[in-house]
Amino acid sequence: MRTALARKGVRLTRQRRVLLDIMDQAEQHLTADSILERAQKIDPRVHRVTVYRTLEMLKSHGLLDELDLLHIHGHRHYYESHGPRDHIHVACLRCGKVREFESQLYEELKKQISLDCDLEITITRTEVGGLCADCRK
Amino acid sequence: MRTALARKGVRLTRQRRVLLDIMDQAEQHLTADSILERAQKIDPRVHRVTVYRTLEMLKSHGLLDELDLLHIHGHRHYYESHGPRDHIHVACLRCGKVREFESQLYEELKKQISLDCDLEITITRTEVGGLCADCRK
DNA sequence: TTAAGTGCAAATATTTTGCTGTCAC
DNA sequence: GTGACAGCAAAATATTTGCACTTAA
Repeated sequence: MRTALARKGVRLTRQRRVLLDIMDQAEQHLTADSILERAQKIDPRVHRVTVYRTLEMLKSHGLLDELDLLHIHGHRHYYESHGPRDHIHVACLRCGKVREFESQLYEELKKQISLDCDLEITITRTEVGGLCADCRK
Repeated sequence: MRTALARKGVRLTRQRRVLLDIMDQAEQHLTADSILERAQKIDPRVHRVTVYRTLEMLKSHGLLDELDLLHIHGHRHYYESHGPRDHIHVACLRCGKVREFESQLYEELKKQISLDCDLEITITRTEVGGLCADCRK
């Protein structure tokens, strides 16, 4: 993400370095709160407000996706860095497990939307909820 | 929605009657706040808490969908009654216009997810954002 | 040097909860 | 009659803003 930001002329501060590393290395979806927590373990001087402002900045540059995972766990938001390919979030509403899913069909659907609605697509978000095999037993 | 609720043994109160009518007749996506506003025009005794509790109840019965429309306008949520068919919300990030889109491809995608992830799907939500033709000019 | 970025405190927005009284069935 | 529901006040949660100070480029 660093190089992408540098190209856009965004200043790389100490705080942003910490936050970018966290987002790049995240192995799961993080909330603003858990991002702050991780950041403060690395550098206690990172402020909560800076987390919000940085997330907002990354979102506006399309480097970060914001999810709410169908509000399984209340109304908080989750963040993940925007990888090269879009994926769908598939969640079990009972156990809360979330899985990522990619599909050629999804790519085609987006193409269809873009053509039919005459829209130049910049963000997409698909979240699917239901009962997983284990929870149906 | 009334008959659907009666079948489930949910009590029909004065307040719920008002709220159900509003949701049934809504020609657009409403926020909790605008639902309250409309309700109080009909019956000023409807309380904000009741709006939240009723929305929650309708959601849990699958009669209502909750959207956030990609947070175009901050972090509020939008509600719409769940029609017979799923649709995708397509929004322009500049002018804020939201359009609904149905597609056979979407139905196939859901089928694929259900099979591949072994998930019994109960909710789906797809939101697509970009620049519409007018805003690209 | 200087404009962009940060920290702090406080405000704002949104939703939830405990408790008591009320009403649909 | 009674258990589900509503109203109220207050708490909890989540996010944003104004302003003065700091720092990357």
